[in-house]
Amino acid sequence: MTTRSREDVVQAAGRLFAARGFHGTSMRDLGEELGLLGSSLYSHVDSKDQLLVEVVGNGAELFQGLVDRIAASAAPPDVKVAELIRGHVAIITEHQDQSATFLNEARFLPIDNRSAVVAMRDRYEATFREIIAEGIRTRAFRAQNPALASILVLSVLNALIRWYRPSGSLDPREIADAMVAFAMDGLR
Amino acid sequence: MTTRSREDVVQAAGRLFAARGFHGTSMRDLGEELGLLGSSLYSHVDSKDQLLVEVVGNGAELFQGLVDRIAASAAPPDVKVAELIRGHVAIITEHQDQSATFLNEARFLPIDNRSAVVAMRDRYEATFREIIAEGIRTRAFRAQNPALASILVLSVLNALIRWYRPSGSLDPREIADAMVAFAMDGLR
DNA sequence: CCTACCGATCGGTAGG
DNA sequence: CCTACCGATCGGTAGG
Repeated sequence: MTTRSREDVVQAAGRLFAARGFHGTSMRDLGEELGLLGSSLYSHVDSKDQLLVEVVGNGAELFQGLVDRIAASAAPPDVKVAELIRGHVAIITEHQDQSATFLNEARFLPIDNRSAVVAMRDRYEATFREIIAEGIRTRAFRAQNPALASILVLSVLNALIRWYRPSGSLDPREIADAMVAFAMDGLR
Repeated sequence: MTTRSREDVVQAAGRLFAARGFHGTSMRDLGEELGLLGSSLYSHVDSKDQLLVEVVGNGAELFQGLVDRIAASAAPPDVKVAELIRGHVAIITEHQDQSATFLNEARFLPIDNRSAVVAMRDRYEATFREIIAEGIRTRAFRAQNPALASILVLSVLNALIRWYRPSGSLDPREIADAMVAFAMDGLR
């Protein structure tokens, strides 16, 4: 291995933050993961906090992109919900480290950056809620409480980061199918 | 406040581990929470690890007790699932700190203690799975995959620790009702 | 439960 | 990217 790029450092940080938590990872651990000393990381980044901001930010952008795409769609609510679920499963299964860090470590962000992530998460959930509310109006769904229904569906989706393993018996496609069916049964 | 009991220390540890994570909590933080010095805690406990073992163990026992109770019941599968859901919601809403530490910090347990908790968690999920499999045999449920179905229901249940706030608009009873309905729709 | 510490480790810097 | 550090903080102990 030659010299490392800033990208390599951020990626390795995501790996360790996901596996051991932000506070359970030292800059020396991260250096070791990359085959260099902890102090050498400071030629790539300004601080440990900055690494967390970057990894969480990258995770947030993935979900942000999905919700933007769905919000712009003209599809009926049940199709939108299914697309949101499939997209969410794809993000978590294809970007496990960033997803885990985004979902589990965002609370350790410096306050100035935390509010932006909270706002983004709120917007994500609000989009979900509005699509469900729209489905209730068009009578595609019979759920009475859109806020609660969106939380329950998001619970199933976000919990995936806790149990998904690429080596497991279910591939992302099967998982997404099952979640779409489960959510539709709960909403319809 | 007079002198603190060992119980007080364990309880405060649960509070801080839940709020800041095990690695985000120092013994000095914990001392401050109790109005004494970090070093004074060692007259109550042997190590920081011991506190984690105790808090996670207390959390594990709560869920263990629930699963034992349901496993001994002769009720039909759909009733058992509903009881499991209501019990699970009760534990999380009534013992937030222990539940959060059990669910989020068990991975930081010393290896010797970790395996016992993993085994207990596996048993909890296995019970869930068997009840669902039983319901499929008696044709109370139509889900095809008991392993997947139990994971999805448990996802909804465990995610509660992430969003439940006693000051929120939904009380535990309403939450449990909604989760029972959601799970039954997904299974039936 | 405090005083007074200990060695180890932390995030981070200066200079090359 | 390493050498050689820095002050701060960590978990923990001896003795009272």
